[in-house]
Amino acid sequence: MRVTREQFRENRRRILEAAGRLFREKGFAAVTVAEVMEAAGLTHGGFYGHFASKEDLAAQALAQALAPAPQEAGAAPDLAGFVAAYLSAAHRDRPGSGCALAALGSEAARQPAPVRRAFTEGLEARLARMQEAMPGGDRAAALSVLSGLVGALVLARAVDDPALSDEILAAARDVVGCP
Amino acid sequence: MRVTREQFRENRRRILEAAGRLFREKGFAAVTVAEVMEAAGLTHGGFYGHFASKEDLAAQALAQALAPAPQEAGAAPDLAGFVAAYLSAAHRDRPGSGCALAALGSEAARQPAPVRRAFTEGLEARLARMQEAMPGGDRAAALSVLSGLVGALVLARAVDDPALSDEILAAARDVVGCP
DNA sequence: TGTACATCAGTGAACGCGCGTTCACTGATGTAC
DNA sequence: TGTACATCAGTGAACGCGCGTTCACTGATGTAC
Repeated sequence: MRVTREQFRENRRRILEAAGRLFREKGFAAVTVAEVMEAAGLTHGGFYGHFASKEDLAAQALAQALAPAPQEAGAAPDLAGFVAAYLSAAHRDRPGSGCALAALGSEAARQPAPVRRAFTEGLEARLARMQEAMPGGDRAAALSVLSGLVGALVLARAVDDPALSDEILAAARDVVGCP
Repeated sequence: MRVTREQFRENRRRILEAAGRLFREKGFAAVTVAEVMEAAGLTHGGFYGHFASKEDLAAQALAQALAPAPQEAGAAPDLAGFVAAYLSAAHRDRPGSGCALAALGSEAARQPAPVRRAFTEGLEARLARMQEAMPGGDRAAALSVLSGLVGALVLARAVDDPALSDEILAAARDVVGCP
């Protein structure tokens, strides 16, 4: 059942979108190719017409997940607002649409080269935007704030005590203005 | 080939030790039961005489990996020294013997209940020790410092650019005295 | 514009493979006397 | 202390199962005329 070229591109987009969400929700290892294809409304056999391997999909899905959303591409970065949103309970509770650095951070270190490349490029893009928002364009300050955000979100998600989880987010929120 | 009761306990200890190292190096999903048993000098079939399941092993190995080392149990916590060691290249490059919060953080959020429980208890123990070392015993400050440490280590490990990795560690080092 | 045919995106069954787990067996340990 | 036997930690083959990947096939699309 051949489809139009436009539909082909649309299917590819849907696969990447589903993969980006699933990888962030469940991690690279726990997501299967069949699961991604089903979430995209297709059957698993067609996967290799779009991507060379699961690893290839992971790299491309991560790159897309880390790319700045179109609506924020030109917007002036607002550090305080960004931090508040990043450390919100809503972000913590919806990893599938949230920051991939936090969702996949400790797993990314063990992935094959293309995946780590996408992670690094995504981090650099995010860093550049935060740097613009820092007083004096302080890159080191932007890096340490980013580390604090990612660490707080990782820990807030891992912990099984809701009160402690909220406390982690609140503590990071209070401190971020400091450096 | 039955072994002495003491040897049995020793074997169990070795399994937990190997598992703690391997899980931190490769993540929960990528480590196999057979691999752990081989690293402990045993064959895989005997595993279930020691643990109920791989999940059970993960929870117990994580608990042990996060428990404070005996030699630091009573020592006075030295915040600056701790931070320097935590953010060192040596710690980054040897996850197997390093902090399990950073090595397994984003994966821990998706693990079954006993694993998350062990993670939470380990974090609380680490937090309590850091709180003692904070001026005024400030718990929120200890939490945000811990978040910053974990986030920096996670990102420094995930990134594929050595210079950027060093930069992440350095930036976090410079900032930690602040709050 | 219509028609005939080549192309190829998607389907679903199948293939290897490795994993967690089970189990019959072995033989040294621990114990009852 | 010595002996006979029950116990049980460890072994290694085997079992299901699910995964990534392949492949023959289908039928709608795109194109040459």
